[in-house]
Amino acid sequence: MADITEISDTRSRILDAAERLFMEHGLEATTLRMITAEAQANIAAVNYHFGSKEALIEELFRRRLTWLNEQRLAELDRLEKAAGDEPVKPRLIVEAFFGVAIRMAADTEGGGRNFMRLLSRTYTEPAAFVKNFLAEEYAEVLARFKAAFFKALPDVPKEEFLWRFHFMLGAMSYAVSGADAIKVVGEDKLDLDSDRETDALYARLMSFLIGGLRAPLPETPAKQAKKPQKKAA
Amino acid sequence: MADITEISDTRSRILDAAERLFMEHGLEATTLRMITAEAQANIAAVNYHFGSKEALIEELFRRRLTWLNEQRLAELDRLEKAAGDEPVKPRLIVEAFFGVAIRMAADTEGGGRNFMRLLSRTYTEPAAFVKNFLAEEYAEVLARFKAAFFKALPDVPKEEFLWRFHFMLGAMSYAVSGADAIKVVGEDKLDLDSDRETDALYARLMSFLIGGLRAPLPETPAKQAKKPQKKAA
DNA sequence: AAGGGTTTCAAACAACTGTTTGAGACATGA
DNA sequence: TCATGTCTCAAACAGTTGTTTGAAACCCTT
Repeated sequence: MADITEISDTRSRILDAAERLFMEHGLEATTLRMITAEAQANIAAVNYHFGSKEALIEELFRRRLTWLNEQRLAELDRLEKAAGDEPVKPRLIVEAFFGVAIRMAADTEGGGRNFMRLLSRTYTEPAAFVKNFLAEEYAEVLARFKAAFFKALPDVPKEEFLWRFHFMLGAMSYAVSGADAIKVVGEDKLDLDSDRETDALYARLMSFLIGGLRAPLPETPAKQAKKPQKKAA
Repeated sequence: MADITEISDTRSRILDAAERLFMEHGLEATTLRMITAEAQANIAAVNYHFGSKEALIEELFRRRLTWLNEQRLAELDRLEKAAGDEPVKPRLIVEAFFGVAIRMAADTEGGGRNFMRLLSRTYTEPAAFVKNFLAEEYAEVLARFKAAFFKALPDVPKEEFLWRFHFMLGAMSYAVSGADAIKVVGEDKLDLDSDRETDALYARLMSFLIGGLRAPLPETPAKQAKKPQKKAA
């Protein structure tokens, strides 16, 4: 009768509604009553289908995150196979990791955009169970990409690269939070929804990330004891 | 008797406790009872001294943010005076804006570090009153720095720069959230508390930011891929 | 038609939220 | 000493939170 994908209509309506509301109000500020109201379901449905609010959150992240990271790994596989024994070019690794995310953030109808913005904010979420869940969910893909980067950038100290990777994640996080947050910087709301703007954002972020990744290494700061002062007045 | 600065002991104890707890658990998840318990004050003290939880939050951000932005403006004044009619070099503007923040984040004893990490997370906070408050609080300093950047980077389209500024904020945000978040990327917890590590972080972030800011402009994506129209670099 | 497993529902649960109250403690100046 | 304004306190407030309950409705196979 029903599609196999459509296990439970209520279940996915709850997930969709929760995704939208979590991104709009945050995890804590979104109540189960708000979610079930928007999903046109009973309050008890959440605990029936998922067990608890925490479990709902984890399931919500899982269904998108596994797909996202599978895409990333597949892309990396492709690149490594094509490169043979040679290291993959850093730019291509960056595009594999961040490009998939940006492309997902471009999907406005399917909710991918909502999710990416939610995920970006959640990265710095203080709740312990979220932290642990994300760390576990990311473990494999991060290990693979780190290894690829190490191989591609033998001249960059590993610790230095880890920080730069961290910075890149921050830049991407703000990139996908996009139009809402940028009004703090620019007065005009930018239209992220159109395809053209998405392509522009992709190009902009990539330029910025590669520029940062390939920037000259800082002077080794272990030597100097005092804070770096202005060089010229 | 008491210092003039020490208007009310309870008042500042509450602010300090709130700052620490907000950063540890987030704005929503931190309750007034948690705050007053840590501050060894009565629950009613918050509403007596501040009026409401929202007012407490605003006051908490105000007391540090005004100082932070005053420092930034003073630094920019100094740079512009020294440069005369010439535009200030981009690197110096970046250091003025982000350097102050990183230095504040290095202050572990005075709570500056806690605050900067809290501020970084709050940037993408969905709560409307926080958004409006931050936008207002940042308006002047952002206008001044944007103008300085525009003058210093006449060849970079304004919209392009605004995005790069946005990306830079994201990188800094993740930089100061630091050791807790980086464990997602690197397995080793980095020691951000020592002076040496702070200097290293400063140098690392600056290299990355300048690298991203001065990266080659992306090929103009406004036109479709049909015509790879060359930009006037 | 009957049965059994799955899903929905209104209602209630205890615990917790920010806020208010009114009485009391405290300090200061006349 | 008394009066006055500032501050603290235990207690209660009304409202909301996530979760549970037990009965009803539904669906599908027998």
